[in-house]
Amino acid sequence: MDPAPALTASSRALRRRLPRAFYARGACSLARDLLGRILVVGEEAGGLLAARIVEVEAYRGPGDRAAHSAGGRRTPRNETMWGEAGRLYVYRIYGLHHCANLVAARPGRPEAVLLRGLDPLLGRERMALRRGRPPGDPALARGPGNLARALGLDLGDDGLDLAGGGRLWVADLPPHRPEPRRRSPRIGVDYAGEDALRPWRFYLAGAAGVSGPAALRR
DNA sequence: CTCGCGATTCGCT
DNA sequence: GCGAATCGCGAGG
Repeated sequence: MDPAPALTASSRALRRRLPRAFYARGACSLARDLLGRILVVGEEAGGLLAARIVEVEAYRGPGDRAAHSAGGRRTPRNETMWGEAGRLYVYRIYGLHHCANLVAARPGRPEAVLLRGLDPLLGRERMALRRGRPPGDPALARGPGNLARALGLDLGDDGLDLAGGGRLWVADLPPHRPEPRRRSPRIGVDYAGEDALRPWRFYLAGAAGVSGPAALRR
């Protein structure tokens, strides 16, 4: 099954980006709606990378203890979360990986959606090169750290505007999700107490780019 | 200024 | 399943 028929034939469609209004809502709503949509990166040489979003997590404002904005925290690192919707929030984790989020909500609501898994559609070779893996690896963009590396995202991309002229955006195309949509608690947030149990992870069941233990990928 | 730790990944046991 | 890698953030003194 071809997950995105005719996409390779028409980069025109891929170049149309979703407007800021698409991002300006609660993180959970945005997260669900992002599933099955196409994330696009404009490469230096003018080519495009494209991948289908198959796993995301919602992080909600001050009341969510798992979020960087928990308790209303506003610091240099998470400043982008407090800015306008439709921007990219990138931070470094464990000193060696990066995580990429799409800023949601507004105004004054520091919410974001963490990108956790993609199925590569275009530019698989480029992603494989960045990852130091074979192009056939189904896990090229599986997991937030791997995803950021595959797309070449780092701290220099923090604040990038998806709805404006940034080099990354979500294509203005209908979502393609033949797989069932599922939800589960978020991964890696055990420190968040009761908020760790909130089912704010969303994924397409069985898609190749979904991360986590096998039980949480189906 | 010090110090604990993280929205992770990979390799080894 | 466990631990190392690796460093800036952010809370507290």
